[in-house]
Amino acid sequence: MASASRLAIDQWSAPQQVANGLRDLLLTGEIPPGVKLREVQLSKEVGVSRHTLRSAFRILEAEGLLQHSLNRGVIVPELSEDRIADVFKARKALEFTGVHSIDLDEAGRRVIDQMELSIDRMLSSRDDVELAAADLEYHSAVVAAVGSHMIDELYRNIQAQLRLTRAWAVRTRGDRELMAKTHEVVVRFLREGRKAEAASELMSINDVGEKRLLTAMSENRGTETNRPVAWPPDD
Amino acid sequence: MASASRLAIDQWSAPQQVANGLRDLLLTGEIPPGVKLREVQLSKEVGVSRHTLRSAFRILEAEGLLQHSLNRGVIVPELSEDRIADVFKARKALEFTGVHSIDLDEAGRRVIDQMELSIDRMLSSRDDVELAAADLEYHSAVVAAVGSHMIDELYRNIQAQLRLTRAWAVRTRGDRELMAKTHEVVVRFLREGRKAEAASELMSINDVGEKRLLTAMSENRGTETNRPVAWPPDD
DNA sequence: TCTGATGAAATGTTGAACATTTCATCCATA
DNA sequence: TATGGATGAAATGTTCAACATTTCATCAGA
Repeated sequence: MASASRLAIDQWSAPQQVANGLRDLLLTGEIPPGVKLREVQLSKEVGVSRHTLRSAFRILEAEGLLQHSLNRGVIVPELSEDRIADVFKARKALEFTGVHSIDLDEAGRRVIDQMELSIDRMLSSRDDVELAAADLEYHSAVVAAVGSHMIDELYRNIQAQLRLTRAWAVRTRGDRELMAKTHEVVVRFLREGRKAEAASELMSINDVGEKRLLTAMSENRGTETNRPVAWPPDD
Repeated sequence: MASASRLAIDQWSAPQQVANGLRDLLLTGEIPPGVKLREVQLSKEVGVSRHTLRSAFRILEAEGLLQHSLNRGVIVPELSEDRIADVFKARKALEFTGVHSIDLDEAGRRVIDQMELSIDRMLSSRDDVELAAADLEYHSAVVAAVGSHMIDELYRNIQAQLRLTRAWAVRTRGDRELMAKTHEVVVRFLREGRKAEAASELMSINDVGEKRLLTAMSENRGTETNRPVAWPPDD
């Protein structure tokens, strides 16, 4: 966006680049949960050495996007219900504290305006992907109100981990309007400075999301192979 | 504590072990901020290959205990005021949400009891190290009330990063009683279910801590060399 | 059916080599 | 004196090849 930021040259190491590429495949579901990533095979595929690939694994592991066991390699984690509960607790915790740090000063109003803008995007979204993006934008704005990079980073990781779930994409299918409406309620409360009510509303949005995700997952349960599968496939 | 947990054998990879060792040196201040860690020299010292050491670096980097620049190696980060502000914002955010998730049910009472117990430890502490440990225990208990591993982990990293500061140890010198008193106020509010007041009190404890840390740092400012120093020293 | 031996395959770790980058030093120039 | 490149040593980034150790599937035998 800003053309002057061309000065900020940041180079990417090979492991970083590989991690970026893999992250993409993971978040789009191209490499689904349960898959085992083999070093020799994959490193040949990607065109880097085994070390570089292992380095990339470490990066994604730190983000919670890969699961590593000693001598057993890495797999794409299949989120258990316990883990999902944990993730949502963390998500709610961050959003809770985010909402409560939105005051009615200038900074706070900027946050609220951004939330409103995200709601508009929800309504004008043309597919589930856009809808999910607007949703993410909204919730991220809330958390960003805390004003801490560390918090922002954790929240990004949380969101990324949720996207690993195959059911995540389907979660919000077909209720653009309802979604916008519930999210709008939070904004209205915030504009009146009623943080507690805003928070409570936001928490219930989360609870609904969690329940939907869990049911969506249990519906897909039959489709999934439970044993780790090799990647890349043999063709 | 539980003797049955001997079954849970977890093995440590070489990089993990090295990271553990280095973490210790970092948190005790034996390797102070500003120091540059050289791969060849240090790997020989530790007795592992360069690869393994680099792997260990990555682990500590993810914890915020080392700072890595491409082609420039790793250094022990010297926390800037901005960074300290960020860390404290994160810390406050987590403690805020922690306090608000302490209900007056059984789980909540357990948390409060733990906090009280930590206060006792503050009072009976014989040196600054014990005092700091009790303080950490208290605040950790608050955050643990959220019930999320991810949150707990972030909080651990936050605390670790603060300990990197040389001034951190000196921060609380000589006011055991005052410290216990202010922390006790939070507990009393919590026992009455007055979360908002408890939170506000806890936030101000944090603000005081931050201010003290900043002043302690600026007092030490003259002592420090600003340029990165090699590690290990030449002897 | 269960158990344990067996061996292939995968991961963990090392060492050496080479490419690239950084950094301090020195020198020429204004 | 200060500035601005060249220069080269040292450090990091990456690869390759090898070997140790562990896992895992298979299978023979009780």
